[in-house]
Amino acid sequence: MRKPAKDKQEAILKTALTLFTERGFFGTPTSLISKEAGVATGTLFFYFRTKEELIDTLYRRIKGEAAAAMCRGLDKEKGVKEKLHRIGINAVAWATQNPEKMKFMEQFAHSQFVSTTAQEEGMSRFLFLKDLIREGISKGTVKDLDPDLAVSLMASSISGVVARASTAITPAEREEIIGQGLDFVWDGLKA
Amino acid sequence: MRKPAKDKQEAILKTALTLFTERGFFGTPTSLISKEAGVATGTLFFYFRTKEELIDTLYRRIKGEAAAAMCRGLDKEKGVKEKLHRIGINAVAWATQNPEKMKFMEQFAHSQFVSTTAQEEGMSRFLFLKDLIREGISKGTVKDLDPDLAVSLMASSISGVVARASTAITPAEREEIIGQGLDFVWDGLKA
DNA sequence: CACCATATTGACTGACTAGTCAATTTACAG
DNA sequence: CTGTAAATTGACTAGTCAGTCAATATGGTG
Repeated sequence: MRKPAKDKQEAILKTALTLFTERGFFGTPTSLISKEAGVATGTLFFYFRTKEELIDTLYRRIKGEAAAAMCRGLDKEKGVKEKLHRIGINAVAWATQNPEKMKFMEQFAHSQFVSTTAQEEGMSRFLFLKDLIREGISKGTVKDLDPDLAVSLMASSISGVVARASTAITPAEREEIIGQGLDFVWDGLKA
Repeated sequence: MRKPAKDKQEAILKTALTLFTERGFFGTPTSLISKEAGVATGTLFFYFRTKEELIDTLYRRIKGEAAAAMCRGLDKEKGVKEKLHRIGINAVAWATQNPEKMKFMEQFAHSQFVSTTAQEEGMSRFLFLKDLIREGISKGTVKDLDPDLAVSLMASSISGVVARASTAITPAEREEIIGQGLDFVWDGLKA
């Protein structure tokens, strides 16, 4: 008989991600989560004291994953332009490879269900982006605009690119869309 | 002595907008809507057969309002650049003057609660934007990119600008942010 | 093997909710 | 007035849900 403890916790998180993105927070009963995850109702509340603690945990995890994915190979790049481009590539790649997690983040980023502390923690993971923008401005490669605005614009633009790319039919078309989208962002930012 | 008919329907819609943005769809009981609107539970279901029909009606209305606001004074502008700029100004102005409605649209644009027919109807109101982008491309003032992508990028960028502008302290700072945001969009789109 | 903390179960509870409906009120036309 | 159709009411129903808890199972340790 097997029981490497945390198995069920993982099953709950995985199932909750799917159901929350499909049906929303209030639209997903905890009873359905536990049923689909193959555990008893009590087990869910053994690992997560409340339903909110469950979505908070999910949010923190996914936000962390996304931030890590965006930084991949970043130290290989030299200039600010190249780094921003790499971040864009990484972000779009992560989003297209993890559509469920992307949808989850968009759906719950500004929602009431996620605690403010979890939201602030999530934001803080992307501070490196603001620093990079500042570096670009001081070096004269990036337009002199408000760094917070630049971060906000990058995030929303990437979301826009992904939205359009997800309706692309062929992989070639998708690549084309992504390329055009990243060009838009850079042309909007460059000095 | 009672009031003329449709008064209560308006009160219900207005209250529902506030509560839905504050608490979400499933987080807002119909009983609370009717209570806050000062009507009986039955009255709500007299005007809207279901809770979904209520949010659908709200969605259609607000989307229509937003589209109309964006077109204001559009025929006064000559070139594609000027028209796009005017649309940007209008969009940001409407969003900052109607924060509740803006939040509602962002929150429910891709949500399960709004019927797909209402969502499609909402999208169709913005087709003029795609035509304008096409015109710009054919005239050589706009970069040759996918028109759907351009629309998606404009919409998401404006959402990003509004998000950042809403945290501005002084009106002057807000104006500055908006100006920079619209420059970003145009520089990203121009040929 | 015996012990015990940890993990797991599912029936149960108290609170809440969307929507109904029979009764009542209002507005207004004739 | 009177008749009537639309508007309004709120108690009520049938169902749902988050979270509890006492009982049970598991797995590692000495």
